[in-house]
Parts: sequence; C-alpha cells; structure tokens
Amino acid sequence: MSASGGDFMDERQKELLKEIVETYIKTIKPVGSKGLCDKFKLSSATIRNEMAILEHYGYLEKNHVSSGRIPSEKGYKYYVENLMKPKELNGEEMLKLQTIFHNQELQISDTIQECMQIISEMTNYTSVVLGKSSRENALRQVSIVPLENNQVIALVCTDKGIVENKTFKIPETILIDELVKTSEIINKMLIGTPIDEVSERLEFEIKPIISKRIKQYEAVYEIFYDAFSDFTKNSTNIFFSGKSNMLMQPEYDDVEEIKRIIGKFEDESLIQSIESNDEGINVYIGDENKFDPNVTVVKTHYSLNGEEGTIAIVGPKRMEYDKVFALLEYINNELDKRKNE
Amino acid sequence: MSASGGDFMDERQKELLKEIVETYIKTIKPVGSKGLCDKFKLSSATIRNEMAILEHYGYLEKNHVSSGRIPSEKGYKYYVENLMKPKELNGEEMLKLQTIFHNQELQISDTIQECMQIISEMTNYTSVVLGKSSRENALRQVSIVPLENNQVIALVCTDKGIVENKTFKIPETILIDELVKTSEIINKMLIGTPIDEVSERLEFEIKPIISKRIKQYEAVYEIFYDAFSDFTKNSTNIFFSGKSNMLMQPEYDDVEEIKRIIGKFEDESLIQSIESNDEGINVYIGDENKFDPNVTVVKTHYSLNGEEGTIAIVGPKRMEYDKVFALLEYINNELDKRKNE
DNA sequence: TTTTAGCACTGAACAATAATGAGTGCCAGT
DNA sequence: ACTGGCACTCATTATTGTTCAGTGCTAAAA
Repeated sequence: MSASGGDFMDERQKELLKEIVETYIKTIKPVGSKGLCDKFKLSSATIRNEMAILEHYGYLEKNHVSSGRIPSEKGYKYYVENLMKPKELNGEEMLKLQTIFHNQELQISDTIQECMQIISEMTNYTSVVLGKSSRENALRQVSIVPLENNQVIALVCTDKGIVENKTFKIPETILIDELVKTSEIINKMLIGTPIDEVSERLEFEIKPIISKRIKQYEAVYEIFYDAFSDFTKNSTNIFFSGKSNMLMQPEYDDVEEIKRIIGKFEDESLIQSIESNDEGINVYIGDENKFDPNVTVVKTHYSLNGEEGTIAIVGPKRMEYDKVFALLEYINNELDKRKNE
Repeated sequence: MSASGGDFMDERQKELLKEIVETYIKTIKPVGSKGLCDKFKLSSATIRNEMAILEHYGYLEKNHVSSGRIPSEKGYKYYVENLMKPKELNGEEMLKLQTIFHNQELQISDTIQECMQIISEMTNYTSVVLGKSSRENALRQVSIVPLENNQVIALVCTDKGIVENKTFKIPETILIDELVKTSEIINKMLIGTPIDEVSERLEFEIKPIISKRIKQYEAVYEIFYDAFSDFTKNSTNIFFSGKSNMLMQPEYDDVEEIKRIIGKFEDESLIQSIESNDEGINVYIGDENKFDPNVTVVKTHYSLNGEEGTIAIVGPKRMEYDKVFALLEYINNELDKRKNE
C-alpha cells in the first residue's frame, strides 16, 4: 500500500477519487471498476486494488460487499478541499448575476435575495438567506404614514436593513397627529434599542410619557405595541428559494425521508442554526451539519454597510460542489468589490 | 332495489353512507360490512346488500372485488351536501379565533391571515389566503420615507390593502426632496390606476414631467420603477400556512405523489386559480378542483371595506368536512358581524 | 317482503424461493 | 507493477404459495 492517510495519496489515487466522486455526482449509481478502465488505461483489477486502498482509508464506501463504490463523507470532503476546481460560470449565468449586482440602488439584502433565487434555479438546490436574527437588530426608525379613511401604516425599520409594515384602522377618537408625535418620541428615546427589548421600554418609558399628553393613550400604545410585536414574531428573517428543488433530487425516493426533510425545512429554529459568522465558504457534509445528516450545506457570511447575514445552499451530499462554489465565490467577490468602492 | 339516485335513498341508506364516510375519514381503511353490524343491528349480509346498492348508484367504490368500500367523490359530495352537520367548535378553538377578531385595529387581511394560520394548526391541513390579484389592485398611495445615510423607503399601497416596501440607497446627486415631490406628483396623477398599468404611465406621463424639473430624473424614475416592478412581480399575493401539513397525511405515501403535490404548491398560477368570487362556502372534491385530483379544496370569498380575497383549505379528499365547515362558517359570521357594525 | 346464515370465491399482502447479474477480492502468471 | 481468471456476494427481480378480509349469491328463516 502506497497511501497512508490524507495527503499521502499518490497522484493516481487522487485522480481516481476525483473521477469516482464526479461520476457518482452525475449518475447517482455506485461506480464500478470496469467503467473506469478506459479512462485510466488500466485493467479493472488494478482499479479495484486502488479502490480497496481508498476504501481502507475511508474515502470510499460500499453499499454491500459486491457493489460499486460511492464516496464517503470523508471522500466528498477531501474532494472539496483538494481535488475540486470551481467550475467557470458560463456567460449566461454570469450575465444574470451581474445585472442584479449592477443595480446599485438596491439594498444589499434585496440584491442577495434576488441572486440566491437565480442560483437556486441554476443549481436545482435550495437556497437560504438568513438576515441577522432580530435580537441583533436594533431599532432604527419608526414612521407613521397616513392613508385616507383613518388608516395608517406603521413602518418599523432596523439598523440591519429590515423593514416591516403593518396597516391599522384607527378609531375616530385618535388623531393621526398623536400617532406621529408618539412615533417621534419613540424615535428620540428608543433608537438603537435591540428590537426584542423595545416592547418593554415601550411600556415602561413611552407609555408613561404619552399618558400625560394623549387622552386615548392606551389605544395609541396598543398600536405601536402591535407593530413591534409583529416584528418580533416574524423575527426569523428567513428567505427561501427553491424549497422543493432539492426534494425533487432523485436520491430522495423514500417517503419517510422526504417527510423528514420537509419537516426540517419548516423548523425555523433549525433553519436559524444555519447562521454563520465564519469567513469564506464553508461546507458541511452530511453528519457535519446540524440540519440533516443526508444533506450538504454550503454557506458563507456576508456583511456590507451594516447589513449582514448568511447565505446558504442546501442540497444533496452528491452536490455539484464545483458549481456551487463558483457561484458563491462570485457573490463574495462582488461584495468585496463594493466594499472597496 | 329501493334507491334510485340522489334523494331517493332511504333513511337507512343515508345513515349507512354517513357512517361509512365518517369511518373512512377516521381510519383511512376500506370499510367492511362486518364492522357495521353492531352499529346497525343488522347482519353483515344485509349491510352488504345495501352497500351494493350504494355502489351501484356511485356513492361508494371498491379498490378491488373483495375489498371493503370507500366513499367515491360523489359519495363525499352527497355527504357534504346532505348528511354532514358542521361540528361545533370547542371552547378553546373558539377562544383562539375570537381573540384575533377582537383586535379591531388590524387590517382585515392581517386578521384573516392570522386566523388561517391557527386553522391550519387546528386541522392539520393547509390553508391559503389569496388577496385580490394585482391586476385588480389599484394604486392608492406611494410614499417616500427618508432614513439617514441617504437611504429611503419607498412605500406602495393599493386600494385592496396590500402594502409593499423597498429600501433604496440613493446617490448623492439625488435630493430626497426630489423623490418626495415625485411621489406627490404620482399620487396626484396616478391614484386609482390598476397596478399593472402603473409602470407604463410612469414612463409616459410622469417621466416627461419630472424630466423638466429634476436633473437626475432618470435615476429618480428608476427608483420608482423599481418599487413598482417589484410589486408587480410579487403580484401574487399568496399567503400559505401549514404547507407541509397535508403532505404528512398518511394517504400520501407515494413518493411520486408527494413530489407532484409539492410541485403544485410551488406553481403560483395554479394556486392563483383557487381564487373564488362565489358566495358561501364551496367544496371541490378531487376531480372537481383544478388544483389536484387527489385533494379537496374548500373555499370562500371574503370582502370587507374594499379589501377582498379568497380563503381556502386544502386537504385530502378524506377531510374532516364538518370541522372545516364549522371553522370557515365561523369566519364568515365574524366578517358579517363587522359588516353590519 | 326482508333478513340472515352459509358457502364459494377474489385479490391484496406477505413470505419464501429461485434466477440473474453487476461487481468484488484474491491469486497466480506475465 | 499490472492483468486475467475464478469463486463468491448480495441487490434485484420474478415466481410461487399462503393467508385473510371481504365480497356476491342463494336458499332458508322471519
């Protein structure tokens, strides 16, 4: 045996592993020795010997003693870290993403959402964008926008760029002016307060103040309370795209498994756990991720002008890593460009 | 044979059909004659004869010659129209819904969304709320809300109560005041315009006007254009709750079927086709609905103070119709109450 | 006329068995 | 160091038999 572990694989073994991973990604069928003869100009027996070595070190697996090989999680990992080259984006893909980034007026989070939507279409995987969770959002501004017919829109926005609106029908007894005044007071006193503390301060700091100036202060308080509480409830700032894409992948051919994964997608706290603060692009294959042992999560953190969050691609372990990496790298680069502008 | 079709069924046959439908709804197992003996104080042979009659007229079906009976779509339909009594809501359910309706300040569509969310939890089916599609929404108001750092929020709201916001970073060269002025012009000229015609009128009516007053009019135009186009894109004002609930129903135990239904849920135009303008609560069982031959859609239209839309419950054909009806009727009643206030 | 007991029959569901074939490990020979 | 050959393994598929819930029908009882 000429390979021990890790980087002691010889060139041929690396080539072989690479070929097996890529073939399996394409076909989802265990890769047998015969099919590789042509490519390597070797007999199947020789290939089998090499495969046995790769299996011995944990890079390959067999479903049963006489089946072809499939990459193990360790095998995928080695492939991603050492063998894979990010695929070049083709012109069309490039163009689509560029037009989105070109629009400088958009908020970063909107730009990213649009990108991820495109990416989920291009890859057939599921993409996720996680804004900073609400506990880390601080109040930036609250506004009252009057409509006709005693209706108003209450706008709440945070320093991380999240905006929520809610429309209220206000009773005749409340003057819009009172709402506006109250919003101004809130803006003076509570800006910078973490969103999930706003409710409390609203009650103990704002309510006493307006109670002296406004007759129907309870009703006014209720409105702002509602506006904020809705915000806290929707705290999970999660954007999905192509949720069903990955379920359509042929490896998910078992009802229980599909149902399990659907369930996970509905579990917001689990989705939230995808959040990442690490630099660069990180891959979590199978058991490595908290989400589900049968999927791969590729994620990266973004941050620009105060807006920040995590973007992630969720797909089968048999993922086209080269393509996904290329796409995420592209986004990272674009964001870097903007940073240095 | 004593029953011909429709209402010529005798009492016992009606009772029998009712029992079979309700048993099947509970158990999902074909209902055999033996199990019904006790209930009806008859021998299995007699029951079998009656079942044969019901089958002959199309109310029951067999999976194969020697299986128990399951209700046909016609059988469900007859059950819903003639045999079923809406179940009384229990106190807890009542209470939950009442607290939502109690909040008079909320917009109708918000109230309804919250209700349907609760309902999907209570029934384990999927609930859908469809606002009037954007073509039927007319512009009500556009507002510019300034933030610090050269950012603004553009708010677009329609007469049917939909509000969308989008945040922009505006170049130094544009003055916020110019944006506000433009929004005022739009409000003067375009209010009442159907949303999907706004873009056009924006270009041909507004653009020429601001081009005379504003230097960077192109950029200003772009911002409003973006704000509206986003609106048109999200035109489909669809709110889902418990999307996965119904997939968890045990009858969906086939991968292909699950994938098919997931696909349908993603097809916005199909979802849109659920829209209804009919009075009262309508049931579309299996082939009767455009959505999917293996589900039932129960829907009703709501309209109050100009806001209108459709609410629907999507579940298996084997649905707890009595419960679903009770819930939707409750909502309808609450809305009626408000109408007469 | 209505109901029932009895009996032959059906077809799904399950288990056991056999045949097929892709793929393996290993060994002896080049 | 590589290859041809061979025995072996096990998923997959097809085949057969067994069981059993449930049916339709008929002749007798109510």
